[in-house]
Amino acid sequence: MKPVSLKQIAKELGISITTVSKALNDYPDVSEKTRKKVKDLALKLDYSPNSFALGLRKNESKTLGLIIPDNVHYFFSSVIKGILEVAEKHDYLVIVMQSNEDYELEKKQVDLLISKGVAGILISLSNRTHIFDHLNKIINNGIPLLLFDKISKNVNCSKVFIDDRKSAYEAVSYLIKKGYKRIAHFRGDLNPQNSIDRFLGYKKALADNNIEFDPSLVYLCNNNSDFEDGYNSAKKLISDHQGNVDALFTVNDLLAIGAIKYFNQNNIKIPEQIALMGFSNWFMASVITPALTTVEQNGFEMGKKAADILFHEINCIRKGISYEPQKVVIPTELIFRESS
Amino acid sequence: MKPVSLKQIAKELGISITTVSKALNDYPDVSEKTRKKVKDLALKLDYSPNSFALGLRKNESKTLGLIIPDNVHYFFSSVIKGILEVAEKHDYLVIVMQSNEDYELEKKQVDLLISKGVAGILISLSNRTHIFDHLNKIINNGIPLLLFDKISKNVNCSKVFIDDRKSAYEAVSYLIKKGYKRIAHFRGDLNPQNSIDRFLGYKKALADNNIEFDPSLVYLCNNNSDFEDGYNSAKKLISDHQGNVDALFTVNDLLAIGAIKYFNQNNIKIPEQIALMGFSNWFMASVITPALTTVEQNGFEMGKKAADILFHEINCIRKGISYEPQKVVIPTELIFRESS
DNA sequence: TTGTACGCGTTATCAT
DNA sequence: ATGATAACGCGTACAA
Repeated sequence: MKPVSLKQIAKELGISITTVSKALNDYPDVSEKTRKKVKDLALKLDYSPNSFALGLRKNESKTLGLIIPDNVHYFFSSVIKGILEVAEKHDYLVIVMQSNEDYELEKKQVDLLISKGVAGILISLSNRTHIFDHLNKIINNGIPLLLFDKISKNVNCSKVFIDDRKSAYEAVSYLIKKGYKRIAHFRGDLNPQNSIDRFLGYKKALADNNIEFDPSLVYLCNNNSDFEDGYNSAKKLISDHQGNVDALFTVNDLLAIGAIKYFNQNNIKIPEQIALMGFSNWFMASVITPALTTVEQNGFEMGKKAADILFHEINCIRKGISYEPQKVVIPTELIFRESS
Repeated sequence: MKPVSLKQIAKELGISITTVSKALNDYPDVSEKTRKKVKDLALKLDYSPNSFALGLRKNESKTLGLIIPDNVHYFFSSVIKGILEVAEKHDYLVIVMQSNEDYELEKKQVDLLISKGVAGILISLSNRTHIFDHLNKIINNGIPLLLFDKISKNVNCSKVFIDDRKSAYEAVSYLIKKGYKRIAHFRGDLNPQNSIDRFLGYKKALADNNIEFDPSLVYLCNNNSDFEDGYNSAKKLISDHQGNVDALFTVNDLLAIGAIKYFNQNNIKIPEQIALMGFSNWFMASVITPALTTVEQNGFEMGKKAADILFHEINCIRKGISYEPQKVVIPTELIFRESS
């Protein structure tokens, strides 16, 4: 019922707790005979060290904290998977929390993680986080912090992210190279840097190819229901620019899929009448008809890289070495499919 | 840098550690004046109790363990969200692990969780788990265990799941009521109970409606790549039963979506030539064209209910009350869309 | 009202 | 080769 402790093993074997501890931790100054006795009994009793005592003694928890805005999300799920995989290899556990895009909650969760004594913290910021005291608190507590995907320039810590601007630029440039000239854009919320940067990449691609930027081709989608936003904006787009638009670049795949639904229903041929380019390469993008051309944003790799860096920093701290915050850009890639 | 302890507060105030502890924990036997002094300083220093010490002292961790086969999965993601939401309310943290359908890994993870001293454990079993010693070990350690979705009858603990057989029965009965008679089935792996039960529900619906069961209409899809399995099986289905099949019930939505892709590409009209019924109501089901009629399997509710029950049991243990394992069936619901 | 002493399980230091 | 002791931070029975 109650977990076995060193004490019980010592008692049963008639030796001291110290010796048991040494035997189990392979200290050289304990006889082979004793070591074997101890290890055998420990195995038999299924002993495992009490992690509270260990934590108290060594002040290390073998635990990471992870905060994301939303877990029910293909991209973030992939990131988590990458992080869990690396943590697993290091025999670390991961505490996962969802901020639900709520700044106050995020703050509270950070406090909880700090008080839990986690060895490191990974965060993808909520869209509503504009104050960073809670993040600096992490750093001031000597806990390595890593921001990924939704990052902030105002915090001095390691970051893993994609180059949204460049990726969007490449995506739109591809459309242009294919001959499309009237390219609409469904952009995301005005706040998050991602959505801003993708918009800027779109604009720059137009400019660099001498295509005049037409603000009426840009639609703001921020009702937090991407699929329907995509559907409705597609409808508006067609009624606004009937015949005078030949391509559409959306800030994420879901908007594109909503648009596809509308186009399919209204017999607007993809890509003949309008070409589509998404962003993120959600699983859905590959199974929809027509399959969606999009930008691969490798969440799994991002998760692995993020965890790798964090472990590097954790190790530095353990060894008392100082480290420099790193900024790593995860490469993206155009995925060519049927929609353009 | 280093977290503040009671000791420092005591020193700074020139009083004993005990008094500080009592003041912070609102013991009655400490003067108002002292209490205020202590609380003010604690707030100023941003004191928070060392959770290792607390865990060691009280042997409780305010932490749950959660093991799922795969996080990148709409259904499981939803379950996690439900669990996290309830845990949040109780001020509990959740350690999330992925077994990747690997029995050995699942076992190791259970050991880790036990040694971490988690207050309770939630598991959706891997498909390859047929030995249950590790689960009984949890119970023997006095830790509440709850199985959800992928459960086993051979473990004596609380369980939250859906009635796969009944749900499949209702789904197929609906198809029959609509007039379909030659109903094919894409079934899942032979092992997991879910896939067996859904198959049995399918058979029973046929039997109860005097439709002869035709084994040649059942296709085994177990290549772990549901979308392609669905696509390929649909192809086979058509070549095997051209014109002699009018509906298809798949063990999950992804198979159905693969089939839709094939039917769409080959101009086979849904539902005119073949009607489709999926299972799970993944997000994708609602956005695909045609939208997929399916069985809603409410993961979010399942997660919430699972966590509720677990917390009930954790409370019982804390109070020393005994409790009976519960079995809760989460209701499913037919979602009518365009595919049938 | 305040403080002393002990124990939770572990490991590091120092004696034996 | 082995063991006694202290310390990590906290809560609590008990003494003052």
